[in-house]
Amino acid sequence: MSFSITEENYIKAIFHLQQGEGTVSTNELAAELHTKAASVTDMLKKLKTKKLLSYEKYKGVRLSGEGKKLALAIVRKHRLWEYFLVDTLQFGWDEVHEVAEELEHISSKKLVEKLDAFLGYPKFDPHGDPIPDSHGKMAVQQHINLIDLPVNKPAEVSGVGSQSTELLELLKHKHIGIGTRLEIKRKFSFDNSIEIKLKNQNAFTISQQLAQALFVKLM
Amino acid sequence: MSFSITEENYIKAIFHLQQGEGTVSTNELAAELHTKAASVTDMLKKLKTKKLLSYEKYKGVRLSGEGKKLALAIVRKHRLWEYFLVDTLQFGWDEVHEVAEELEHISSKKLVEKLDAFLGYPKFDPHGDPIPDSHGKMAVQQHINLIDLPVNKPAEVSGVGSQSTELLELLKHKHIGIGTRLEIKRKFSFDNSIEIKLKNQNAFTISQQLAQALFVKLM
DNA sequence: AATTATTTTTAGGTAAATCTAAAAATAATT
DNA sequence: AATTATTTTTAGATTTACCTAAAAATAATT
Ligand SMILES: [Mn+2]
Ligand SMILES: [Mn+2]
Ligand SMILES: [Mn+2]
Ligand SMILES: [Mn+2]
Repeated sequence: MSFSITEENYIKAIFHLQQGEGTVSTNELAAELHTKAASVTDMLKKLKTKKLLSYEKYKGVRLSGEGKKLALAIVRKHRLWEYFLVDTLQFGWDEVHEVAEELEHISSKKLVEKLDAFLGYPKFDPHGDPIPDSHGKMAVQQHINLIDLPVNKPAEVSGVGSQSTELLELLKHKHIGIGTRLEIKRKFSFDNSIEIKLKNQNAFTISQQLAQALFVKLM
Repeated sequence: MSFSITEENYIKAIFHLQQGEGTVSTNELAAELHTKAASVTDMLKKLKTKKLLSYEKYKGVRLSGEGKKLALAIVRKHRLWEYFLVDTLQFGWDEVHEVAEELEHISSKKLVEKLDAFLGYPKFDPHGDPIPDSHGKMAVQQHINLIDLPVNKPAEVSGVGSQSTELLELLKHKHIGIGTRLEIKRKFSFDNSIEIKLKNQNAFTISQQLAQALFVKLM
């Protein structure tokens, strides 16, 4: 069975929204996909008949086994292409997401496997997100939110919480990327801003919003 | 302005059919695109309002300057991706066309330019067809049809006349590819078959149909 | 030149994916 | 518990890209 680009985008969005137990609501999906709730309802009915998800009206939606499998295949392609764009073609890590949104829908199975082999079976994409292998398995990241990092504990940036151009542009300006070493010097409870110090640099303050968008692992 | 995948496929098909002077007919296009004449008429009206072509009813169609520019951009992407698949990912030259049919619609301009640079600005794709550069210029091939090659003139295969799996499978079996050196030993007028001899191999006979699907350049 | 065959266009309709507006169900407040 | 607010679904349209069948234009034969 094959699926349209639109259907694939719905499956991927549900996959990203259904963290853990809960069910995904129609409105959440509408927001994520920049569409209207009525359109989402239509598509959920259709994807249900294709057995990609379980859905009862007014009760929200969850992916089926088949749905998860498809979602992982799309995420795998997205992240492999991002890795290719940064590693092979020298794109900046902040300019690959949109391109990968298109490339993730290229259907050739053989292409994905050959690309993976060419890249050397990378485990993480340029934003620190794990790349599912050909069986859908991916490394579990034990990284924590920067906001929860204790003061004076050396850590390394390992992921970002969003792919927005705005965030990535800010990180570029502050010279923060995946792999950047830093530690927290102070936390200010007034606005939850924190003072961080990058390795071999002066300390500076970043906002709560920025700290929450960064993930780090202890060293 | 941006165009749908369907629109791009129409523009590319017209480009390939309008060799030289003539105008392209509705039926030719319908055959090429595996669709019906009525659908073609609908689309031609639409593409005319977008100024990609000139079209008067019952008179056939030709691309405008804008249309040619778009067609060359698509052909460029198609052939660069084919080169990438064969050269970088080790695909066989007979298995890349379908994949490139999808990849040619990826929109990022930057991606094309970076890919071109990564590949070393190749001039010809794996089937011997010239790759347009970023300005739409491409090398003129002075290759001739194998059927027109004089007897006992050493030549080198430089192109194929079709991308069909059937043809490429036959060529693979006969160990003929781009760059293969050969010469014609005899021509049989009964069925227009020709006897060819590959470098360092015994001679064998090939059909008129196969000879017409091969292009060679003299050495 | 008239007839016949072929090509091309028009007319009308379908399916996918979207939308707005109204109705129905569920959740939150008083 | 009743009212109000929010979420979600249905109803009905729209757009794109198709299709079939019939009409119109052009080309080929007699
Ligand atoms: Mn991404
Ligand atoms: Mn990513
Ligand atoms: Mn091709
Ligand atoms: Mn080619």
